[in-house]
Amino acid sequence: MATIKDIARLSGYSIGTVSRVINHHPDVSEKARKAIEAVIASENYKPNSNAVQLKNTGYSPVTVVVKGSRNVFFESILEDMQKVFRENGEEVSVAFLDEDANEVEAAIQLCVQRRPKGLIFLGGNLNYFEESFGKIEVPAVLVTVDAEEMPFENLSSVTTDDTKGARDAIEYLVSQGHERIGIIGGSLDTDLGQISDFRLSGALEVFNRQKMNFDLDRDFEPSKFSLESGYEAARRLLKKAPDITAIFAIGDMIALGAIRGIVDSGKKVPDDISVMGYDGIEYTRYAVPRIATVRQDIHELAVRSVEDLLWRLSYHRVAQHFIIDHEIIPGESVKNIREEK
Amino acid sequence: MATIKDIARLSGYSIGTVSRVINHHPDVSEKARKAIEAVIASENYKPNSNAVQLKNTGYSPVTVVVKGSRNVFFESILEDMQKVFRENGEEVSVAFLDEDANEVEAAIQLCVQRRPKGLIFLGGNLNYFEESFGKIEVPAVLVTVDAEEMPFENLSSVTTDDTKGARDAIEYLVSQGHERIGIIGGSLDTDLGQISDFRLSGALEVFNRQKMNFDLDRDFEPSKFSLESGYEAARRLLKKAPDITAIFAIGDMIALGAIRGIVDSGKKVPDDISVMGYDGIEYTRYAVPRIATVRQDIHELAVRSVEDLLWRLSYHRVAQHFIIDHEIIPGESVKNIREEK
DNA sequence: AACATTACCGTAAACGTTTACAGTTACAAT
DNA sequence: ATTGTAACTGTAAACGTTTACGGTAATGTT
Repeated sequence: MATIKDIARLSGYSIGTVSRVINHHPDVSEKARKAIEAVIASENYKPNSNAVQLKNTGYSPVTVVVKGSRNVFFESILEDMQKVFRENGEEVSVAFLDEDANEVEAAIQLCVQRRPKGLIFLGGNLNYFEESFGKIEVPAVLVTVDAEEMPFENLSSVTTDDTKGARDAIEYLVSQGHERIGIIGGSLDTDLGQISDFRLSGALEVFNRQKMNFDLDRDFEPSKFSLESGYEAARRLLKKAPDITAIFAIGDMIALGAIRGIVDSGKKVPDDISVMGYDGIEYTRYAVPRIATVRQDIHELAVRSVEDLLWRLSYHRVAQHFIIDHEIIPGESVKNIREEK
Repeated sequence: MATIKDIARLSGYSIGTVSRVINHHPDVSEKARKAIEAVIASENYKPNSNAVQLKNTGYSPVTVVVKGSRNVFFESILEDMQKVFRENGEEVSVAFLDEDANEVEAAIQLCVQRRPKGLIFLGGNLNYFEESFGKIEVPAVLVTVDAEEMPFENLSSVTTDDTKGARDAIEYLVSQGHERIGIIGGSLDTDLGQISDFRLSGALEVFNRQKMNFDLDRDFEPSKFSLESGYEAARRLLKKAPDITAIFAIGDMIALGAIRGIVDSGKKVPDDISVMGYDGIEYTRYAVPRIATVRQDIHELAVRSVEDLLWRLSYHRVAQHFIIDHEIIPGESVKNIREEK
């Protein structure tokens, strides 16, 4: 593997000049640049990034911290992010965490060890951020949870308005004539801090506002963002609240699991029970029945967050908070039962 | 951020001794070890991995090259792999590639730039390996495609027997009374080199052996490993070959897309058309109908490949080729039509 | 002709590690 | 007391870069 020394030797210039060519510094003659570039090309030379990072800043590439098993949702985000990083000549590394890990503590560990120059959190719990994000010094972006209220100068966020999205979802179900609606997802034993909490609270808002018949103990089942969890929750929910006509699952994976749970309970979707999801993963458009959902612009989520981070890295811009639009996608999984009555 | 120098200063020992403690070298007194470990703990010190890698070998962590958008299948593999790496104190980075990228050329680029100490290919095309893998010097593992026939000393492979899996799948369909079977997936214009080719050829074997009525032009549709592609292919296939009673989709994502395509063509699964998938992704167990598939032990695939690489890295073991078992999983998506006749 | 300026280039230190080597002790054996 | 040995520890070079600094040659200015 060629090093900068080889390039220097082969081109007849010093490593200093070679380095200047690589980094597009001005003080290089046209002649030298041409010659050195030729050697670089012919040797297929690329700077060793360990050395570059060690020298430059002591910092490694940006790390994306992926939390939770909402992977089917995140997987395409990751690809999009990679693409943007690559376009800007940046590398990325990825760290996967359990859904119930403390992502901030994990990131702190990661920082002392690898000194990433930036962090992107894919999913996260605001409570953990509140507790310990102060220890993190590098620029970071929290994706999918709004950090506007957090007092951190180095933390941007890119999210959709989950509370509103959930409100919209419930309102959509109501507009289709549903009055007894069950909810699957999230849990009640944490403070408001994660995506699931916001969605849940958005839904509850509508119930309260419209004075609808909704009892948390009866009409709600906690669930993780997984098929299995959605399946189990749906079965339990149907036992507890047999009169509901619709279920709002706060994630598409939950919705998919729930549909199977409903079927296994001997009911039909959407004839007996309508199901509404959240996230807008690709499969909702191919499922039988197609699943009504709250679609987030995943691509936009990815691009915004990476671009924000890169800008802040390069130009020391200040952290910002973006809200990406969402959109209610009707689907066969929700039946309009208004006219029936 | 503390460096080894700080630890040396704070503990009163030299950086040499500190380094020896970190790396568990023998020549250190119990007293020094205790003292230094105490300082390391109190400072929350971790060696800067750029420096370590630069010094040690010039090599960065193992990189996983993920090819193609069979992500729903790969996503859980990635997590499992990360886990094993982490258990062994190793880092990983991930590179995502398009389904039609040349993963070997991409890896070569990656090698000159980042000098990973090892590579794991998640998916790949043997033809590319044949052409250019010779240029890669680090130990590598090819996951999901058998590289037994390749003449490379530094390339292990961990796969299931895709040809046999496809044979088993077709035989299963036949055992359920299907005689006119269509196939979706892969393409015919490449040499035998990728997973899809092997599955396709396995299926064709059975047709030939059993002298079944199968015409490539009529009963086969190429497809990528994606929902959309599977959807389109199914629609085209049903037009061309309206008399088939079953479809073998060479990937579960394709199968899921195909089912929607079948439904949109006005037919029912499995009453009119049975569908069999391949891969065994989690969702096949929750879909309505549950999808019959060829299940691969994804966890085993992940663990084997990482462990093989780590062993070879540590003990200079020779490359090996593992075949992981597969298993036919019956499902509601395949109807037994034998008794009908 | 003398000097200043410009344009370019090389040198060497530094980033945070690891490790071969050399050095220092302490202690046992003579 | 001297020497040998074992057990430990410090020193310094090296990994592949970047960059401040200083140097040189060419050109411009007086």
